[in-house]
Order: sequence, then C-alpha cells, then structure tokens
Amino acid sequence: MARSGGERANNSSAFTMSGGGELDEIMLPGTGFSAAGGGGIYYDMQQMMMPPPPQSGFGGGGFMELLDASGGGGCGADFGGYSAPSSLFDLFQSPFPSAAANSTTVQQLDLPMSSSPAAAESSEVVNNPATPNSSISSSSNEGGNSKNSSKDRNRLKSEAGGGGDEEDEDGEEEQDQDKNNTGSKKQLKPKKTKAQKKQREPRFAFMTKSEVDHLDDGYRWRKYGQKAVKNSPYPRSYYRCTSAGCGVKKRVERSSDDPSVVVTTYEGQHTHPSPITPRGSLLAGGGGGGIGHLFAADPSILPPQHHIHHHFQQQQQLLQNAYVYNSAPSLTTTTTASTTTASFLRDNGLLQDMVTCQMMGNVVEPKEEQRF
DNA sequence: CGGTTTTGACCAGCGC
DNA sequence: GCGCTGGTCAAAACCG
Repeated sequence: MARSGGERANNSSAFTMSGGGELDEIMLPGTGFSAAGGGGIYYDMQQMMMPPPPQSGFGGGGFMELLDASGGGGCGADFGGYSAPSSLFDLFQSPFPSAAANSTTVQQLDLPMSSSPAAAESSEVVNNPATPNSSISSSSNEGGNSKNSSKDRNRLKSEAGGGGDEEDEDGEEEQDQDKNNTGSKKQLKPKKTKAQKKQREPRFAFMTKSEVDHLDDGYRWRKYGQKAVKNSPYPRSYYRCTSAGCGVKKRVERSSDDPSVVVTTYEGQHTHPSPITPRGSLLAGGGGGGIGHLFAADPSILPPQHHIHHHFQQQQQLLQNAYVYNSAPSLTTTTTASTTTASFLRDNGLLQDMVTCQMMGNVVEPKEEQRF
C-alpha cells in the first residue's frame, strides 16, 4: 500500500448523502470506480446513499456529486445528454419514479447484523441481501456506539498527549462526551441507553469488482485502522475523510467469497466538496456534480485524455463484469429494485452511455450475506 | 516536515 | 460474568 501521504489515491467517496430516503437499500448497477472496475452498488436508501458513478471517462463529478443532493446537475452533462434528474442522487431520492415506487417493494430488512439492536432501530437497515451474496450492509451499530466509546476513551488517553485531527471530525458530536470524561483512561463515559445511543450516520455500501481495495472517489482519506475480519482472510480497513470537520468514514474490505469484490461502506456525509473537484466537477455542470468525479475538476489533476480514454475502456470492461448485488431478502424485492433502478438508468440512457452493465438481478453469486 | 500507514492495544456491546 | 468482535486510538515508521 502506498503509504505515501497525500495520496489521493485512496479515496472514495464522493457521494453525498442527504436525507433520508425511504428505501433501505437498493442495489444499483455498479459503477466503477476509478480504480478498477465496476461493481454493484449497494446502498442504503434509507439513509440516502448513493452509488458511485463510474467516474472515469464519464466526466463529470464524482459519485457523490452525482448523488449530491444539492443538486446541481451534473449528470446531465456527464452522461451524454442525460439531464433529467440533476443527479443520480435525485433519481434515487423520492422522485425516483419507478424505483421509488418499487422501492416500496424493496423491503427493508433489519439487518441482522449481528443482531445489534441498533440495527433495527437505526438505519442500517439493509435490504437484505436477497442474494446471499452480497450484501453489504452496513450496519453496524455497534460500531457506532463503540466508536464513541472508543474515542472517548482514546481521547482520554490522548488528552494528555496530543491529539489528532480526528477530533475535528467527529468532534462535534463526541467532544462533549469527551469533555465529560476527562479522567483517566479508565473512567468510562456514562453509559448510554439504547435510546441515548448515538445515532448512526447514514451508511451506504456497495460492492465493486476491483483489484484495488481502496477506490479513488475524489475525496481524501486517511486510514486509521485495520482489523482482521472474521471468517475472511482479508482485513478490513478503516478510513476517515481528512477534511477538517468532516466525519465521514469508510470501511473497505474484500469479500471473502469473491476476492475480486471489494466492499466499501461509507458512513456519514461529507461537509465539503470533493477536494479534487473544488468547484464541483469538471465536466459537470454547475451546481452539482456529475459523474466522474475522479478526473475532475481541477484540470491540473486531470489525466491526459488518452488516459481517460483508456480508463474508460477499462471501466467498460469491468462493468461488463459487474454485478448488481442485491441485498434484498426477498428476491422479488431485490430484483425489482435493482432491476428497476437499472432499467431506469438504462432507459434514460445512463447505462447505455456508461457502459452496458449486466444486470444480474439478483445475484451474483449466491453466497451468504455478509454482514458488517 | 507534514501527512499517511502500520499495528498493537483498548474498550464497549453483544451473545452465551 | 466471560469471551469474542468491531471500531478506534496513537506511537512509530514511512514517504515525497
């Protein structure tokens, strides 16, 4: 891994989540990240997650931008003319015509994720993977809680010492807690009741077929941890957005079932524009961003055109192999959702222009659902 | 030198 | 209550 600092290579997410959607999770046809290929997107509509758009050749803004609630429109420009919804994000938002409608169909399943209570309460509901295979879902409440705690704890520790930048990020929310606990490391913070538990940030996960674990989504990330994943030979990496005040996190891990699949889970919303695309997106139109954040905005950052072209080709190839991972427990549901989504995109020319994605409706490889 | 990655340790939550 | 697991921290190492 490259450790060099500043690499932007790592980044991922460019999605902006906005408010809550109604769907829990839907899988969208994958999009490829810059890194490599396309995959299926699995996102939690409930939280409003958006799928990453194929960045590369498509020009425009990043995934996030795509999703960017703020709307601007990027998609249009980027996707050859498609300009209906200002962004995919919009598409998925309530207005999502069919999808939305179907969304209903999409079941929200509580992610059994580890049975964490929170799962149910919180948003991580995921659509269950109908297909066993895929699902990523995010979920974790535990994480959320524990995070806080850990942080607190750590902060306590660090209070003496220095701290990190992290504080800024989560800071706001957690700082208070920290303050309260100023004691020694052993002092614990007051326990929270379930109700008090910190609410989880919206999460959205998607799977991507890629050789590269950490996909570049236009944002800068800093790795803050890595853990071995149970029942998987591949470790899970934890990243945090490096922008001050932005507490977005993401987890990246490779599927044990299919090593070629990388599961990326985003948590939280970026409070800033993608560093790569200061103004939004290169290709994208004004406000919003479009797809393709990667090569975005700052011309200086843009790769040579031929590179882009090459990249695009790669993406296409990858996308061809992309799977649409469903997460719905009920096949019907899932299928419907993803199919709908895909259809919608295709109908609008998005998929066509982007690449022909294979819609494998439900599934891809029947594997057991993975939980996070 | 600044920023990132690595990695061992710690803690909370959860299941049994 | 105990053990396991997930998530996070932070010191040290690294890199450009």
